[in-house]
Amino acid sequence: MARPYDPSEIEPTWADRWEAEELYAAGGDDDPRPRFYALDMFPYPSGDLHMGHAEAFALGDAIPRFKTMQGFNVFHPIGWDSFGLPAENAAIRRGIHPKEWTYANIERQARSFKRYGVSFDWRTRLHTSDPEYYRWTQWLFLRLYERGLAYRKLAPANWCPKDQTVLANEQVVGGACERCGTPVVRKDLTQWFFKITDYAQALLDDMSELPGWSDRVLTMQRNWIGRSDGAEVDFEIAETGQNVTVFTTRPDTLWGVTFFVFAPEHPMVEELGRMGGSWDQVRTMRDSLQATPLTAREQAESREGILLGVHAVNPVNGEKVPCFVAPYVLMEYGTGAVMGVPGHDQRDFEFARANGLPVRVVIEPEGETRDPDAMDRAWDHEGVMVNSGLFDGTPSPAGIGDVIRWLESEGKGRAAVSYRLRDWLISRQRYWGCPIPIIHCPSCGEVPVPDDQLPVELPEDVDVSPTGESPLARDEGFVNVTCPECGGDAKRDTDTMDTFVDSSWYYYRYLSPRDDRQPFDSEAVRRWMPVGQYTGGIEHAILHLLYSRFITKVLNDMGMIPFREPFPKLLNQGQVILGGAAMSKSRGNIVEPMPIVEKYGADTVRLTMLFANKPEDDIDWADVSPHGVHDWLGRVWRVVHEAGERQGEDPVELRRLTHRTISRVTDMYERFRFNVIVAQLMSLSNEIRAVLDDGEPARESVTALVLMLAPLAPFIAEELWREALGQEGSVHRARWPAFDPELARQTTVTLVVQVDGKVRDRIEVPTEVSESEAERLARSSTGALRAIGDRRVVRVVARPPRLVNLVTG
RNA sequence: GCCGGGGUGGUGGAAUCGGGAGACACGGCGCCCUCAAAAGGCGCUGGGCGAAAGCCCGUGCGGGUUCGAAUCCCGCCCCCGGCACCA
Repeated sequence: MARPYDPSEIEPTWADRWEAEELYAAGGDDDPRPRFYALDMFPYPSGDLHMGHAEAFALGDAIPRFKTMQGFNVFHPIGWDSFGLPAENAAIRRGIHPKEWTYANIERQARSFKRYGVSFDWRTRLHTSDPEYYRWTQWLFLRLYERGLAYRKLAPANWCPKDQTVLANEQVVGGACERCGTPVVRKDLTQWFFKITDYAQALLDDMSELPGWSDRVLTMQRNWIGRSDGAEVDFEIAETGQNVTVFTTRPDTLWGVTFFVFAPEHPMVEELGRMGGSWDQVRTMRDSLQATPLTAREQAESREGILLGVHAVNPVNGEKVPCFVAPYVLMEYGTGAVMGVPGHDQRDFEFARANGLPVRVVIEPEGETRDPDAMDRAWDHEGVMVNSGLFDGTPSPAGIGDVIRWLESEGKGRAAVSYRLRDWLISRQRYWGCPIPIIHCPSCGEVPVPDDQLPVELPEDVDVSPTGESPLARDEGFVNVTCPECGGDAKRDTDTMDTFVDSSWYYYRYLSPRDDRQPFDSEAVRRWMPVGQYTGGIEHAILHLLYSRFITKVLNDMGMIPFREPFPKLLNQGQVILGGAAMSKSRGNIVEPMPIVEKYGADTVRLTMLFANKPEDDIDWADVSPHGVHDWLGRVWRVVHEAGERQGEDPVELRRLTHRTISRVTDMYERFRFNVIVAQLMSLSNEIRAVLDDGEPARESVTALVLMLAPLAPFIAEELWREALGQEGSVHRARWPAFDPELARQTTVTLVVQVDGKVRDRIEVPTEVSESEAERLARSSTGALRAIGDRRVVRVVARPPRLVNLVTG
């Protein structure tokens, strides 16, 4: 009788042995196996591992383990995204240094990962907060700077009053700071930006190279980039003859323009307001908007406007319409000025009604007539152009292109594209981040730090309490330098970079993390990349993935890498929630994985996650229980031990089932259907139990069972492989089981007999039963005879060997 | 409003192609083992009718195509994610 299944005994033992043996180290350059780069989104060290990690790394570990068994030379690295605000805030709260807090958490997570048994190649471990890493983040910044892709400008910024820092648009969620939930306000600062907008179209176009991405993530990125097709149209200010351009997606409605609106920040409004006598009012509006948070303004639905006192000339018909200044027009999108078409745009309609402006109908539904005075909202659907000169009668969708071509021929406008995507604001006025390698010299201006002076090291002895300027600005020794160009007194830039810069290139560095001559080894990148499979949370669907795609395109343009997409295949696992809600400290509903690992074992926690549902779906911890899979592992433990002691060949029916299971499970691994794999293995183990109870051997089957289980439950598989089955070497280096197609093939199947489409009988038939034989068997089955009664069969649909449908008259 | 995904038992979920709906589990009920409990094992478990054989209904709702629809088409309803004064 074997000892009972005790994960707390076997798991730590194997974890130590695997580490000592470097079992999961990738093969070297001379390894003949095909290479596979399995990448998990690297963790942020904000404490110990949480439930999300337990799920992510159960999935993210199953893939490289399966690939290794399939004969690939797998590289599965680990590192930490270790700069950033949470570390700094936690450090301030506890009165310790961010570095101390961060690295203590890293060590804690590293220990937990080892206890969880994740198959990392620890040799290439990296931390983005190590100088040997961020030196090359600075190098990357300088390359972008040289290419004009990193620049500084005064910009209205989202400012978190609590964290005392600027936030990217992406970090403002519902008007509040993504990190701490404080409402964001507006502040004008000189900020560093990366010019991701230069790549807006490439980021859209290259989505065709992402076959392994879900529609969900592709849609999120597409929405974020927000391409709109339309036209630029040139209007003229009647009083001055100045040109002013608008962007519109509806050039077919140009004949419906009854007013014209500038954004309050538009550069022309001061001059035009002074001329029209409205400047005092406009300035007041500007000032009040300056004090309003950006997000609050975006959510306002005011239709107030100030009459500027000048007129715009509609280029299609020469009409003069009044110009307004109104906050509903945004300077940041399009050209900062719009044509007002109240008949066909709901916002313009509301503005016209609020300001007593006429509504003109220029698109009508086919065969209908619209009375502008009777309209209670704009008609923004398709229709036929009316009151539009020579375009009358044109269907509006065709009219868009027709009008653009006409505008181009008349020199009054042109086709144009507008994107929602803005440049990436990377400046942070905080301490715990990568210093920006720029020196500001009174005589030379912005001077990049020469490559041979990198890294610009983050000083350690700094007061990190937030005041609104970077803590680095208070460190005289850091700030004061000599200018690398003229040798005069100069000052360092004191901002640090958004941590998304750090994480936009770490997967290149993994291949040569200690290289002190270059950011990454292009040869190694060529050999191993693009990444074979990227795994991580849906919360990174936009930011991290978009930035990584952008940086990859820049590196490609620099000739450093041969591809334009870093992650052709992406798996986004769902969240682990509790009782229908996200786990959070404020709700006090956090379940910690490591105590459950201690109680039931890592294998049980992994299987609980994998068996719950498909990887992309959220797991509600309230719906699942580790008990079930834990008990099953106990049954697996016993059947393998029992079968390991018996001699002889497995009964043929069990062999058939085993080979069929191998065939199915292999396919399911390729498709990440881990929940179905577990179900299949449960069925197989149930059948093995029955065979053993009949006193028959099952060694071949339990061997296959252990191999197929190994990527999902690595500890028990290893123990059973070596101890119960007496195999040489690790199960994790063993070859994936092959199946005999002849055995895997079903020899008999259940023929479903239908009468008029309803199941009336089931018969076991040989797989290769002929159509006529199937029909004969079906017709003579008792169930069919009873159902047919005295009716006549007028038609037979035979799909041997699975189904025969007898259709009666 | 626009874009994307989804809706299957008490619960989590199965069901490559248009061909057995509910695999595998959780939970529940009953039984075996046991002094007892735990652990383990066995059986039943979508709804309705029926003693049973079996019959009827059933994959959000309503239509349609088909010998046959969870799956395809049309029209709705609801849920989730993204974008949104974006012109």
